[in-house]
Amino acid sequence: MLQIYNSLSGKKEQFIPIEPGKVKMYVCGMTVYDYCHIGHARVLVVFDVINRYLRKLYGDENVTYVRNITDIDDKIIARAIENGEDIGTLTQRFIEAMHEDADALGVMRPDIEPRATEHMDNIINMIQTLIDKGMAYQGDNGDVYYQVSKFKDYGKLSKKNLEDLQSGSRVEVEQAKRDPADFVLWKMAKPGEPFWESPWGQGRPGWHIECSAMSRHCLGEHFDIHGGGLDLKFPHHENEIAQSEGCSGHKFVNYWIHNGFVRVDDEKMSKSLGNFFIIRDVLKNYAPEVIRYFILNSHYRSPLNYSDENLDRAKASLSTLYQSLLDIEPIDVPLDENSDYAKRFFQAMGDDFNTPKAISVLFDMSHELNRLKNSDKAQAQELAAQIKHLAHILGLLENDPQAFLQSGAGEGGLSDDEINDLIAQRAQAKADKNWAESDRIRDVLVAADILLEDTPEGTRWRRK
RNA sequence: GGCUGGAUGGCAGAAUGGCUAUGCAGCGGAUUGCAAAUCCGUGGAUCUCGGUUCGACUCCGGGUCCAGCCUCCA
Repeated sequence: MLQIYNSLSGKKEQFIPIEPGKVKMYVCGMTVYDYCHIGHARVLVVFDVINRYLRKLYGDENVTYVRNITDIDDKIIARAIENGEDIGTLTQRFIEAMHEDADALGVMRPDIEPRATEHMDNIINMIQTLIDKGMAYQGDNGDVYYQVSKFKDYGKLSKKNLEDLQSGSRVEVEQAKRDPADFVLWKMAKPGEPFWESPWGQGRPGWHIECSAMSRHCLGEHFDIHGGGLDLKFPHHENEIAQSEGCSGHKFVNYWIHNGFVRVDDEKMSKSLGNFFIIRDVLKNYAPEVIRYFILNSHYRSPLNYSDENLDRAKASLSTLYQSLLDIEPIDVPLDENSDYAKRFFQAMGDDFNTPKAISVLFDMSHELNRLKNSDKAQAQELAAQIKHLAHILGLLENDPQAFLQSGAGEGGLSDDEINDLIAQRAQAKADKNWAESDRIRDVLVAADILLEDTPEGTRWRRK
């Protein structure tokens, strides 16, 4: 049982795949001209969890997850010129960087990762079909436009209508367009710009048609789920619908999923506002799973406020979970899907991917594990295994507990050796019952954000 | 101006027509040389005004405030 909030209807709907037992999902990926920021991290992680959960329900081999790469675009061209760099070199560099960031965050690779430049034939064919059907035209400037008025359902996703769009238009209208709402499918190359040959002249595709062509090629004319950030709903996804349905004459996508924004000080994090944080910079101070936890601890459709305080809180919460897994070796058993915990977890996930609620189940398990550790070791090991199985669906608790708790050595901080050295000195002071000295050493460590725990087996430490 | 979504305890963040969210922080107790971790217990919230109802935070209507889209954006 899976309910998904469908942006198209504005309601939660039961998920029913087109082909029973198989799921096809397409998510709009990055335009590769710069490093990914936390807003991108949210899309990556949110749809990674959706992908993981779908695979859990339907089986790995029955889910096809496509996430595209936009590797030709005005911004890419501008950046390449700015850098005095070849476009292919630029995009390749940032594709690699994106993969590094995604891998670091524990994001599973999509099954297919199409690149716009590798689908020029499909793009051109699709544009030609639209022209043949009278839904697109070539303007006086040579550019090819989609004629929005020819698609009666235009606006059905974003709940806009053409009159509103026209009256609210904020940009100067391109003369070659018949209607201000028309959008470009094929753009003529200016001198010096990269181009592909086409029936309309040398040029490059518009952004929207790329996704229509790539999704059709990878998943067919009609598939189950299409996702992306909320900012793509209009015009990008609206235009995709117009193109794909205009071309095929039938429905394009059954379920549209949009994740909410990451905000900074109650404002959307974005390139244009300049208030963005790059994933790789944040990773210098926080473990990857802390970022994942931070993202998954709120519902994917809610706004998410980025701040150090919130990341610190995420780290403290995640540490609590890891703390319970310390000193307990999970046994090798499969997930028990009939346990109350698993049922609650799946119920939460099945209700429009309610990850915060699913995480709360993990905490309930963690508390029971702490109790069990002192009473029933065997049961504790079993429960630890179950926690890890469920957390794995969220991509959490994948590290060794001690390694996680001791991670985060920042620049200028104490090294592990220095810490162990101080702990040894303190152990001697403790043995001598020199409490003043042992407390002094502990204060030194605390000042360096190193927390100590004395256990019957000796002193343990972790980084705050 | 048009459209969309939101407003929950100190903070973060779920759920729900009557029944403990959860986490971080706080408080009391157990434990500890003292701490930490852990366990047991505990205080604290539903923007505002009306309406429907035996009962609403939850449903309906008005208001206020916030965010987003209408241009590139995850």
